[in-house]
Amino acid sequence: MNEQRYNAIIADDHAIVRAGLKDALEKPGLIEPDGICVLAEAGDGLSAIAEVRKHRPDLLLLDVSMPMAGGVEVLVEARRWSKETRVVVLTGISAVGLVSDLVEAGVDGLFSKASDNSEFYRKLPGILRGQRHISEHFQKILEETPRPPVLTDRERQTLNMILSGRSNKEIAEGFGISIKTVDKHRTSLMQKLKVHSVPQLIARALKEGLIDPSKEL
Amino acid sequence: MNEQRYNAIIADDHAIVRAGLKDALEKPGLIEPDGICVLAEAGDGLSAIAEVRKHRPDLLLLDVSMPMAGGVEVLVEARRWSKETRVVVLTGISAVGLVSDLVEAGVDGLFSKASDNSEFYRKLPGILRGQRHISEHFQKILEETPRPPVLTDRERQTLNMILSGRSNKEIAEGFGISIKTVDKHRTSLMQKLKVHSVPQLIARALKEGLIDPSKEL
DNA sequence: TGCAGACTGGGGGATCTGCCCCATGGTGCC
DNA sequence: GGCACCATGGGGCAGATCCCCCAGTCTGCA
Repeated sequence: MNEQRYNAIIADDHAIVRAGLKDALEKPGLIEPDGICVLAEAGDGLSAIAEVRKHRPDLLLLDVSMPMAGGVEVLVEARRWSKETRVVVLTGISAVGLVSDLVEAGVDGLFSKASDNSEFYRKLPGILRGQRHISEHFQKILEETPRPPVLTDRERQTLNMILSGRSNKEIAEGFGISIKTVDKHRTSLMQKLKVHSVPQLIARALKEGLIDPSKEL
Repeated sequence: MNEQRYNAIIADDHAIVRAGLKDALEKPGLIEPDGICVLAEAGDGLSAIAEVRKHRPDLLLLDVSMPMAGGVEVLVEARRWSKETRVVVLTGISAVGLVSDLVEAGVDGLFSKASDNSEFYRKLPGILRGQRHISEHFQKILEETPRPPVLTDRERQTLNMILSGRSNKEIAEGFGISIKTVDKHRTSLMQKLKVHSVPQLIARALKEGLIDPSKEL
């Protein structure tokens, strides 16, 4: 079983988090008897993908909110280039949409940044050997929270335009379609999300994590 | 100079960040020759204040986005109970409003979570001995970014209502004033923020950090 | 082959917004 | 006292919204 040390890549936009994770992974006896070798670190989604392509590591430790590319995108891209890499996501966000997206995309491990680290330390060895573990915190969310409505492509695009402050007319010009069509998409959105105005739509979208709030900040 | 080891309290809502910071502070030679003694950790603003009252540490290492109470509130409360405690804030948010609030509240150190840790490690000893250091990244923001306009009380209240999805009519009913007055406040807000619609207003407010996005999530 | 669903587009109308006009009080400041 | 500023409230109006109605095309699926 111990024919070699496992190796890993850490991706998080905060240097302090990377340092903490690196320490924990490398420390002999904490997770693995000999520690886990950290091959590289990445501060944004694109370089995370690049590092995975280069090193094809046993493990990719991933944050969801990163510049350039976020959780799910990085996950599927990493899988494309390195099928054997186990992908474990650490996140501070508990929005249902994000969590279910990650689980459906086939993430191997999902842990909350807020909760205690011990669960993460305990489960990681099993994940490296092929098991899968979704933190109880997220399992509860997936069970309890009603699945948010499925948005079509155009609806999602429209929603993002609305969230960045565009009016119907501007969106119509941007997409090269009629105002009435944009109006239709917006109306469908509001029906699905059970709101009755743009301000409510925005408030709801932010709370549900239907869009990526990181890129705004 | 080395009559005793410095001690500190760490406040951050993410256990991994706390672990990383604890490691760095305690490691002899990295920041202090003998390391810094971590007296306690806190996962939210209220317990952070409680721990400061109990231990009156030399240093409070603080995150801005925490449950129960955020950066500036914790800072001023900590000062009230322990005037000698040096308060150093680590943040991932670069919104001008937040940064200038912290600086004006008299924070002793301000560093970005995203940037390299070495600056933090290098400057902390000086801060413990009475110096003050605002990361260049934030200094640049303070200089370059025009100070966001000063909002009146009613304007700020109105803004928060708008951001939580209320219409003019709902806000008027909530405040017990006329729709026209709400309209007036909203119009003033939009003039000050140089936008021309509620969606733009929300997008701008989120980007500028004029309001607290943490309580939404 | 049909059929559901997404995307497209238009008509119409009640309502709300965005922004101009106006006026009345209160407060703080020189 | 005058002046600036805030908060209050009203009239009015062009334009945008919210939400009905309608219909065509195209794609994927049973």
